[in-house]
Amino acid sequence: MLKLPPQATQVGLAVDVAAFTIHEGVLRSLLTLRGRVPHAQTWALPGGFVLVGEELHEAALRELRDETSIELEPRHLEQFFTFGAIGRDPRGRIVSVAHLAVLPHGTVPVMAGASTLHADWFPAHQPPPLAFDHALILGRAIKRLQLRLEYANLALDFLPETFTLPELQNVHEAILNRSLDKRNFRKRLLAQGILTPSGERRSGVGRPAQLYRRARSVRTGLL
Amino acid sequence: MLKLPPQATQVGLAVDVAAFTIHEGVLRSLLTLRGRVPHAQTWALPGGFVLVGEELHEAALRELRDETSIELEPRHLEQFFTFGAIGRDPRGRIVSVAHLAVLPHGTVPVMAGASTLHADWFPAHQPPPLAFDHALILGRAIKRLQLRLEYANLALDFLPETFTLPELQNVHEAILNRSLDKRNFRKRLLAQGILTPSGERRSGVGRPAQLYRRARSVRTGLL
DNA sequence: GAGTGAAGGTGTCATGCATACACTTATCCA
DNA sequence: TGGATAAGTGTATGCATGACACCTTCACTC
Repeated sequence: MLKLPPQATQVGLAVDVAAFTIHEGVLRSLLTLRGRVPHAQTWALPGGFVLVGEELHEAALRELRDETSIELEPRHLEQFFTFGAIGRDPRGRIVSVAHLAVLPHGTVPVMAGASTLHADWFPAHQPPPLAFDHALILGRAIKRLQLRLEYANLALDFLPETFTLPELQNVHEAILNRSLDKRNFRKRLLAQGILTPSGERRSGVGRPAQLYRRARSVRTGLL
Repeated sequence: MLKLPPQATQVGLAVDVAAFTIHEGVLRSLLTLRGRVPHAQTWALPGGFVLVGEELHEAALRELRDETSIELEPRHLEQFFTFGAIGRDPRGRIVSVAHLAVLPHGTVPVMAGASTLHADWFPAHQPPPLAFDHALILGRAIKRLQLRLEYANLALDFLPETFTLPELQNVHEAILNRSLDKRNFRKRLLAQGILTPSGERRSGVGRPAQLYRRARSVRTGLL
């Protein structure tokens, strides 16, 4: 057991995960419908208590797995803020270390876990009412995501291995929640030298698009 | 008491403060010499346990006050990362919410508090050996400080109400740990429109310098 | 096989911002 | 009055950004 000064706070330590993906062109956030009090029947970010002997990021990955059956690679996870206000949880002093997660393409299907009734994706910019202070957490997560977009190659993490430039632009637009100029976007991204044409093209409706993949040297993930 | 799932971790909740000032042209970090085990006789960041019913930022301000007799305004404090690795504290699972603090001009004198033997300023880029994982915390704090410099008017918080442009440049150089071009610096800062000449000048050795103050509308502090 | 619909792809100009770079001016003091 | 010291000043260049409109390629259908 811990030997601490008598007036020191013993707190419950939790993690929450704001996990994002892009689906049908809109930024979506992963939410679970709580099955237990407090806030039963309310949507919330995946999360829960850190177990004894468990690192913070491990707890975040485990909760994501248990509550939504999503297996995330550690490099797509980043701690971004700790919420510890006194009244934030009716059960007592619970501090939550909030994490940002980026879900690469293909991780969309989710299932509910033991303690949750459902898990599903919601438009991140217009979420339903959320439990605890999770609306605040989600808002901050989106801001952080937008910041990261600027100086990381974050958008690539949302896409499969090969992708077209319009698809990449859609990712940026979904995260920033505004539209971008096609020509300027292409100019900027191609100038960064992080994309290499794969030579292939993708056909659909309209003119086929050139496929790209990330260049050799491009670091990926949130860290 | 907390009613939590049985396997949930009860942890000690602490705060640490990486507090910076500029003195003699170098960025300095505030350290305390620990009087108690663990790590007695070792320098460490000011910090300690959060008390029952105390908010995180209040705890940070209190520890700073108790250990170094420095009274800091809340807006000069910003939470920046939470350190919770399992082995970081030999007493058990202790999670520390680290804060960044900017000490405005004139706050330099410090005294030791009850649980500390000394408190003093050390060059932030070359600190002495530190207790716990505080070297890691300090390093991350400096990086955050440098990031903030870019898009906040953070440097003004290190200076008194009126100051000269060379003084402001010194603050930037101390934080970035490199020298800057005088003409470009002046151009950039004056173009931002955040400075207004006070009309006065300051004499010393060499040509007297124009004194400036922050413009009316300039938001200050870390938030 | 010609026409239409749908999406991909392309170039230029203006503006602002960062960078590199060297000499003059004001004051103090011996 | 001359020397030491620090403040102050301007220009040219390259680069990134933002605004803006038309052409190309393919699939499908008639």
